[in-house]
Amino acid sequence: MRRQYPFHLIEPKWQQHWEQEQTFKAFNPGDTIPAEHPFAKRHGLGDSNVAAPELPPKFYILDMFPYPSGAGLHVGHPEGYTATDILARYRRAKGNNVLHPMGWDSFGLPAEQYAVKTGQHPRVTTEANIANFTRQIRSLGFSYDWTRELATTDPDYFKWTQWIFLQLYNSWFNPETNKAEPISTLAYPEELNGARLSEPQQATAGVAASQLGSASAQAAGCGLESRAPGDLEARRRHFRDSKRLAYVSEAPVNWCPELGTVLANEEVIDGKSEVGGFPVIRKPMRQWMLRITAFAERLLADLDTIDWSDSLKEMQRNWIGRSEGAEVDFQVDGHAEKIRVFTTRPDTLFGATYMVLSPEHKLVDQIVPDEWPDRVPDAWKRGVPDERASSDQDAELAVKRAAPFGCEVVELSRRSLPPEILALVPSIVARRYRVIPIEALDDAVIVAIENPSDLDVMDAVFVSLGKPIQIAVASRTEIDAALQRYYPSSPREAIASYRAYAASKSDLERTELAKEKTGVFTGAYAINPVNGEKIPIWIADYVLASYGTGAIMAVPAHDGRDFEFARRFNLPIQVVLLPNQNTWFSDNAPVDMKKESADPRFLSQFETRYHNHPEDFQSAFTGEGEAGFSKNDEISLNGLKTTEAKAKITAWLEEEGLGKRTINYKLRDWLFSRQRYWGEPFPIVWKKDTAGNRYHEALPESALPLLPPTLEDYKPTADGQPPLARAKDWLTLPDGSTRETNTMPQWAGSCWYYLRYLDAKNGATFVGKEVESYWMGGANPNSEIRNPKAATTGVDLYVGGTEHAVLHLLYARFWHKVLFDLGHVSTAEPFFKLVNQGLILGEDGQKMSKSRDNTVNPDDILNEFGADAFRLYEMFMGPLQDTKPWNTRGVEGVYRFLGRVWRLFIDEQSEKEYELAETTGGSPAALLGLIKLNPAIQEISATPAQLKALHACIKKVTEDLDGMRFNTAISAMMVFINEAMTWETKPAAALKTFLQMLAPFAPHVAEELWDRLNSKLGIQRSSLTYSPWPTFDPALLVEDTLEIPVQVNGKLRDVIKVPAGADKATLESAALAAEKVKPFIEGKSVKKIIVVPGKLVNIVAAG
RNA sequence: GCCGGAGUGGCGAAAUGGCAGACGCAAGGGACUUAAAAUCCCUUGGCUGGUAACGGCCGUGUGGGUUCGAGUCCCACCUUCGGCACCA
Repeated sequence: MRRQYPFHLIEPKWQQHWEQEQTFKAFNPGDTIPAEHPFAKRHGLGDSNVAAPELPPKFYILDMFPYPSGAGLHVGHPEGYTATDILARYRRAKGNNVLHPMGWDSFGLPAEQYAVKTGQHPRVTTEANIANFTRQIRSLGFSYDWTRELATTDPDYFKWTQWIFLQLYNSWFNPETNKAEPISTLAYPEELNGARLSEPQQATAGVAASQLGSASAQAAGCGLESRAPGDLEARRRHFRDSKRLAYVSEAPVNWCPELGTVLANEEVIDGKSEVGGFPVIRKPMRQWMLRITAFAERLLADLDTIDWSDSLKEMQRNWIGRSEGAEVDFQVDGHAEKIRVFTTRPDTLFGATYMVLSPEHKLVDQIVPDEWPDRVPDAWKRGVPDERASSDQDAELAVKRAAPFGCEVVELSRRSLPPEILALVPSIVARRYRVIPIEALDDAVIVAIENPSDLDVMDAVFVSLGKPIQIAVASRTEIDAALQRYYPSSPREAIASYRAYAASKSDLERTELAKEKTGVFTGAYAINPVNGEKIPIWIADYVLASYGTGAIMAVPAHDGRDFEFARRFNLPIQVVLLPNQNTWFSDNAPVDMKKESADPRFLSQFETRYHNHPEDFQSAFTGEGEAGFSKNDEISLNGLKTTEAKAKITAWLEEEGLGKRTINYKLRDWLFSRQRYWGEPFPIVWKKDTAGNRYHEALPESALPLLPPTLEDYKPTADGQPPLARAKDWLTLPDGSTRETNTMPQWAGSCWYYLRYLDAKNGATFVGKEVESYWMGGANPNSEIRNPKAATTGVDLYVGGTEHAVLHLLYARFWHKVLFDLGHVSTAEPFFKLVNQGLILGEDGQKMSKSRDNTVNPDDILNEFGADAFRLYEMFMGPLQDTKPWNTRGVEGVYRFLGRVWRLFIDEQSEKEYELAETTGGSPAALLGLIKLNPAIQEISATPAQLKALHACIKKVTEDLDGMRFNTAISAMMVFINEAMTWETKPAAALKTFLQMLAPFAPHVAEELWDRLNSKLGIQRSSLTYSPWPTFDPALLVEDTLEIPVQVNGKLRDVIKVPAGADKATLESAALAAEKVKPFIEGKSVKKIIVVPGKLVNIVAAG
């Protein structure tokens, strides 16, 4: 495309100018502002220290800083950056002191992987990438204050990341104050105060704590699980360490073998690593954790005080996953132990017909009997599914083939065979029927198909490979022998094999196989505390060790998962809740529902008797309704609605000491260590106490920053230690202690960078107090935007992608709250307003990717159309938050618009001369000098029509900027330019005002034309950046006559011209008299006339 | 499965419950030009009547509803994108 205007000369010119003038430098309280700086001129400041109250209202506008990848900028980056830049420039014009910084989230895996391959230090790679990103971002003309640039990999920066880690390490969460406090305020329990030194330490939470799985144990405050330390000091240390916000835990973690590191829950998507998509398995390892769970309630509640999109808040809420319910203790039959379960539906307690523990649950081994109890169905003994593969078509074929032989076709609970047997049985049979192996022959196998309705009658099927199915009858002895081989002979055996099965599965496999529930009976029974019923205790991997208490009461009638499990193993189903308001149950219900419900067929009986909607009972009813069959001698829930029933039963449980109201969160503590090189080393050393137990200690602040050692080889060590363990000299300190070899995850640096920008060069502290309080607005009287609920702002506007909705934003909020509690920052929340920019797709509407070959390189766009057109297009595509496809033709459109703006201001003849001169060369300044202003621009006053066009534009652009509707602001400017092109004479003042509005969007061309206009007008060069934003005069927008649409029965029929301010009667008669209205009301009676003055008339006619 | 968001011309999109499609792209026609590019002007939701001027009907995912009036509000459904996913 032909060049529309000399952006290639203009853009570098103004970028240099801004650089030299330091136009966008933001001034802190206490800074000396040079008198010649345009900010000082605008606000009458300068040459002396300016205190916070004298500065204009602050506006902190922040981009999510990028990871400087080797691929360079993609077109998605400038979308958010342009939006924030436009608003930053707009705010400067409005008179704010604007902070608009940029930096680099530069720790990360790619540089390390490159180092592993090539031996090149990650810092070298990182710096090269930063240089490239800097070049690209600078060429877009963003108004960043580059004096505040930072990189998370700078020792001057990560010194303070390590320092904040020490704050976490040296703090605990006080549940009384609901705040983080210095660890020194943590009181030792009595037994550690020297009173009874000889007694062993007690578990903190009695029965419940002792039975918890390890993940829950962390939540309960039991950190490092090592041998009970002997002496008082060691025991005190152990106690303290178990309470710190940063603690060590030996817990099953997400281990990614391909990446050679562990990952946080948040970094695991569908059982695969978020980076690279590699499989992730569960593996117990010693890891650093951050106690984010202690802040769950505040992280949730404070969402109400910030201005984020509902969807984003919802994502955070879901991630935190608060649920209210109750913990209930179930006595194990014949044992001293109780098992505590968590449920959100205590109202269905009477419907609990069995209990499930997670396979890892600590009590399993204590309660399991040596022998199977009497009359345990075989199906309960073997819950491990065997591999098989088939299709429904095959199953149908099997049914057809079986039919001629008189084989009764019954769909049974699905059950499979050991692989070696299965190999001999056509999968079609195995898939469709419950098949029990009896005997394997050379080329065939004898199996039994079990009829669930009568276990004593079995048909045996002889399956001849590749031949039709034939029926044979096996003897009872043969069948019994086969069953003995197939089913575990003791509960311990069954549990061991099930645990082996569950542990061998990665999370991914577990999800994939989740179609059918698995589990095994432990042989033990529990007593349902409300009705004394003996219910079987199972283990199954659909119960997670890490949530709640790791154990559930199963209410199959009213929980989908329990229902599925109950059907699978033929467990009893007790209905205690109905979905409507009718009273279906009375206390004297005529049938023994429970007994009958053990048979699935009962449900149909139930339906005909009690309910007309069988569909509700083909699955569990999990909604709210009315309780029934829920009564004992002391309490009855019958007839109560769910909410009431919950309250009543919970109160009763608490009274009886059987349970208590509880709140649970899905949120887990943050796994904070990585086995990598390119991250912040932990400022931690390990020592040994007198008993030989290892313990950790923090390095003093004076030891920061702790730099990573230089390595030759960046791979993990042969024995699986992190790369840092290779640096033997670094590893061991003179006193014999050794350094922590894990590093922090990439999220660490991005948790607080917005604070460092405020005071990026401060060597004494992570951010100066006065500076922090001015910019974050906690105590800033000049803060313009106030948060009505929290009365603080923090960052006024934060823009970035949704990919950080739960990770970065949750972590950063967590750190901020800790810093707030410890008095280091002045707001409870870091980011007052947050906007997610939408994804930019390829031209084909697919997500951009190299493999699709639909990527757009920003450098190409810049070269062909210039930065201003690029910026303008990114904003013109559609609403910032929307996902939208890229279209290079669209860039041409806005580029043409800028060309029209240029030609409006420029003398075409002189531009031809310039074009000619350019072919022979010359300095940019000389070439630009050849271009003259359009002679049609004159110092004349604008006509009313011109003023109206201008002020309509001011109104629209201003309102749209306040609402971040950049696309429609741009279209308003296009409308103005289209009209201004037709003006014969062009009033200079009006065009100047237009340039002011254009400047935030297309700053280079606006500055160039502004400069030319000023010299034409004989005005001294003035800063466009700090020139005041125009205001519109509503009086100029008022029309003399209005065109009012006239509808008949809601359909547009005519448009009438009336004087502005015409009253209802005038409008009414004018409408009735309108030419095109007449035929539509002729012969009809006018029932009603709706008149909206200044808007519309609607005549309602009938007949 | 659960929770959010979104469905409007050939495309990106506009529209405090009040003239649907602003603005831009693409397309078609014209002017300028030796020609092309660029630029400027005109047309452009669908169907349809009229030689024409100028009209009519339909139209915002589907089906209902509220209203004088619905793209906008309510109910049900469909499609799609994003998030979560055995969290008891």
